Amino acid sequence: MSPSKTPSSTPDENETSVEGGRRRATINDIARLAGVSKKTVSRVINQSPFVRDETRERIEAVIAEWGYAPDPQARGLAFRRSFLIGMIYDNPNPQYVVNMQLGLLDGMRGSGFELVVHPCNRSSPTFLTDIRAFVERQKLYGVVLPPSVSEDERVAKLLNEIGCAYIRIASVELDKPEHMIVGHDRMGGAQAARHIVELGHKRIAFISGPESFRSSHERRGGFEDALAEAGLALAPEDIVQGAYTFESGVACGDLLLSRTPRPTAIFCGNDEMAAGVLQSARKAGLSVPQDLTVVGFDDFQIAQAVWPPLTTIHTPTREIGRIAVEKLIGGERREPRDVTKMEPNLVIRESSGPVPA
Amino acid sequence: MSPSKTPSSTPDENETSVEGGRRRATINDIARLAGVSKKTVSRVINQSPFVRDETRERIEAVIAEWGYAPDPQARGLAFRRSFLIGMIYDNPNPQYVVNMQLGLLDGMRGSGFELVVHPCNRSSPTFLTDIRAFVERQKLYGVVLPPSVSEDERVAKLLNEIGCAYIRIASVELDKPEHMIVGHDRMGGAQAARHIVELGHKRIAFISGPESFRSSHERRGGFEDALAEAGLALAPEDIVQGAYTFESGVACGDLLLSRTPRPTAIFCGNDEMAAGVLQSARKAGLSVPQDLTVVGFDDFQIAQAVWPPLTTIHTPTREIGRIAVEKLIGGERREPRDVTKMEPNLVIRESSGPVPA
DNA sequence: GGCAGGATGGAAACCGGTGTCAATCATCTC
DNA sequence: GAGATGATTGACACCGGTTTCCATCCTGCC
Repeated sequence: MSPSKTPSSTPDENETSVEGGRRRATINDIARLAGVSKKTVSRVINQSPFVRDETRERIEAVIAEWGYAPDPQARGLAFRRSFLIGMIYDNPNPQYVVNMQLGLLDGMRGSGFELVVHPCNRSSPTFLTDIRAFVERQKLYGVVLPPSVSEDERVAKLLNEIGCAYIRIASVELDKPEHMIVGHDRMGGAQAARHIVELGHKRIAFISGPESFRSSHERRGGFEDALAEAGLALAPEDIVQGAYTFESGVACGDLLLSRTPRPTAIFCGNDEMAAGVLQSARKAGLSVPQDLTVVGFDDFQIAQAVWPPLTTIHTPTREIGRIAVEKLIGGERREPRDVTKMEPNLVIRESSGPVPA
Repeated sequence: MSPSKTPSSTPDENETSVEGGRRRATINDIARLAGVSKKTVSRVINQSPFVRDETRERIEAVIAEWGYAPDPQARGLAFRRSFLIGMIYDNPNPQYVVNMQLGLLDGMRGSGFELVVHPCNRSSPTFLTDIRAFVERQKLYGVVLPPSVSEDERVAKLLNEIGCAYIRIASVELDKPEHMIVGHDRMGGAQAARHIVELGHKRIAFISGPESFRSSHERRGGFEDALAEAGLALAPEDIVQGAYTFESGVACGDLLLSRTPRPTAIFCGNDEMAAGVLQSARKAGLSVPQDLTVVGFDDFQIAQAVWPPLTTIHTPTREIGRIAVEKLIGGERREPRDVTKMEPNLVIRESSGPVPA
């Protein structure tokens, strides 16, 4: 059940290194060397104001000389809290996951925190139990929730109960500002709509992401609103539901392109599905963008790896991650502010063009 | 520098939960409830044989009833080692990174260990210092090194010095068996070659990954060896160097397809570059596989998201990750064995076909 | 029945930090 | 110059486990 054995592979003994012999310094060592009590060293480490400058400098010198860094486990034990940030997610897109991780790491660089990843399955019967065990056992300092876990009120409630700080990254405001970062998918949808309208398209279709993702609704909502501003509207049959996957994009594309008359522009809930539509169009003998305009969402790697490269909505995922962690660990050094909003923006590539003659 | 503030956002106080009041049980609670000393409870947790069955059962019952789990920090402090596994990597491919993470998590599910991710940059001046600080501060239980960090002897040496267990995942045997998992890229290269030869191709080209990746050399080596068995050889100009990226695939494709006579088959060091070649072929007005056969390597998501879907070499990344962690934490319950080898295998899709008439 | 020796259980120290609270020190006030 | 006041500092317990060392309890054996 729990870790119980000593590690199997012990390192070479034959290769004694110069450094190897020097034991890691402890707070007691530093205290002795600086001629103070360990409590005072602790004060310096924790930036307590109640230390005379002269004393502080002396201790800091010793710390620097010995390259001392406090043991996070011991510190955590005393603090009743670890210095680990959890990322709990179920987003299936590798590009999103990696970008988010990089963003989180950006935000905690040099802070002494570490990132522990925890993929999960929202439909598992042990979903909440697993999260609870994870957070409580590791005494996580805080948790970042990207979509769609972020949209699960059970998770937010659980974390509130446990008393674990968290940040939800979502399309809309779901919680108190200090717990949220809003990605503003709605605005992205609107940007896509305006681009397509400007190109002169009238017969426009939309491939939605799964119902279970809030972003699906927001992207669609923003798209429809902006269309309405231009005096256009999506008929119900112009909206088909995909699953944010490549395959679903192909299927939805097949469906839409078999219609008569067929749409001249398709806005897809994400790039994966847009790539699927490109493939569907190819099968149908259509050229993009001459016969069909395709617009994606996310601007992940795949957007540039397909042909033609996708016009899409860029979402600053990594940046969002960075800011999320900063909110989590930065604490009171930032003044309270509104919900943090990160705006997407349109990237025009080659998959969109004027309406065919 | 180091975490020093209390968390900024405190959870709601107004929503008192039923569960919230019940303090987490400690080893002392369990000992008291079971009527034994905490040392005996500790023995049960650590599976010591020196506990009478009756006593053990009683203690286990109390543990189960209270859902007790020992505090990893306290335990780690006493063990002088944490229960964290580090993944130190510099592989730029999100699909690889995510698959590897999932594999590692598969292998540690239910073990009480957690995964801490640590991307790095091999050419950074603080590369080794960073790793050392990470491993030593967190007192990592073990580290998994995927390519190309796995191929860096400085890292292996450092970890040996520190005395941290590690597993290297690489194309070839670089270390003692217990420290290695070999991906056998050479075999994959050979499989690609045999497939291409069977289709009747003679004018064959190869796009290599970057020099700095061992897998580049192995994939190429296996490919050339199997070609040689069929009496074929790659001329130096048929080998061009890419960078494992989509863009480099486009560039290398442009170069190769502008030749006269041009190759009828191109084997690419990975799927990304193969996708790039597909795009290059499209620009050149060539149909795949009618005019050109393209074979990739890895079988990541992109292989199925492009058109036509790529014939490629599937590498069991997730499985490799699982086994790596099991070696790391499974320890002495596994008998010493040879270097673990994970074999790739050919997946035939639609990007390969018989040589054009 | 007495004794050697293995099986069990417990007290106390320790891992490396932090919280509490009292003691010490330097000024300041009158 | 004495007491007051607030800034500094340190002694000691504690976080939740493990290890060391020793006491006790059974056994089997003679």
